Amino acid sequence: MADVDVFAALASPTRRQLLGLLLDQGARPVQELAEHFDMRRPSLSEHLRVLKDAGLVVERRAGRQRLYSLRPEPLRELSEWLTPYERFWREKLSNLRDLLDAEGDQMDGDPR
Amino acid sequence: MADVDVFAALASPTRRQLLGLLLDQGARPVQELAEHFDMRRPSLSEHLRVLKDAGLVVERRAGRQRLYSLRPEPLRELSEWLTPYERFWREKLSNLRDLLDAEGDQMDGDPR
DNA sequence: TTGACCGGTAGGCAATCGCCTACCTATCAT
DNA sequence: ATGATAGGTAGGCGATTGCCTACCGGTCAA
Repeated sequence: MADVDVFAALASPTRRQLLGLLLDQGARPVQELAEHFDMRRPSLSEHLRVLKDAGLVVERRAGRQRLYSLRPEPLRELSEWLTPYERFWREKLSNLRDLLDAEGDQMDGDPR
Repeated sequence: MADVDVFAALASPTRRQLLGLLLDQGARPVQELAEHFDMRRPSLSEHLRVLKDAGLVVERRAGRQRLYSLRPEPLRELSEWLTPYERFWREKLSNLRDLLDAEGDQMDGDPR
C-alpha cells in the first residue's frame, strides 16, 4: 500500500474514466474494464493499483476474476478541499476579489 | 498557453498550497509566495506557469512585480466531475452498492 | 492432470516532472 | 547611467510515469 494521494490518483484521465465506469456499472472484472481502453491489460492493472492505493477502489476475488468496485469515500477529501473555493464562483465574487486585489490589500489583516 | 488539465495542475501539493495562499491572502507577488516554500524561486515560477496554463491563476504586472491572483472558475469542472460521486458518500450508499455488486448486477436503473 | 484463462509482477524504455544553477530582461532608485 | 531588485527562461539531471513484452501463479474445465 503505497498510500497514494487522491489528487495524484485523479490526475490521470485513464484513472478517472475507470472510476466513471465503476460508478456507472458497479463492480467489474479487469478484462471487461480493459475493453474500454486502447491499452494493454497490464497497464490497466497498474492504474487499478494506483486507485487501490489511494483507497478509491476495492478488489474482491471471485474465482479467477478480481472484481473492482468504487470506494468513493476518499473523494470526500477532494470535496472538502474544494469547499472554500466554491463560493467564489457560485456567488460570482471573482470580480469583487479582483477589485480588492487591485488596491493591494491584505485580506484579514496579518501583514507581516 | 499549454492548456493544462485542471486535475493535473492540482496533483502537486505545492500548487495546491499556492492556491490556498492566494485564496487566503489575495493577489501576491512571486517573492512573497516563495517565502512559504523550501524551494528556489524559479521552481515556484514553473509551478505558477502550470497554474496559469490551467487557468487557475492570472498574472497582473505592477512595476517590476507580477501579482498572481486566484481564478477559481476552472475548479467548477472539478466540482461537476465530483457531483455524481457525491451522493454515494453523502447518503452512505456504499454499503448498498456493495450488496448490489455482490450479485453481479448492472446498474442502469436508478436505485434510490 | 492438463490446458486455457484471469490477472498481477518484472523489467525495459522513452517521456515528463521537479528540482537546481546560470543567465537574461525589465523596472526602479540613486 | 549604474546598480539593485523582480521574476521569467534555458538547460542539466535524477526520479517518476506510463506504456510495453515477457513471465508467473492461481483457478476452472475437460
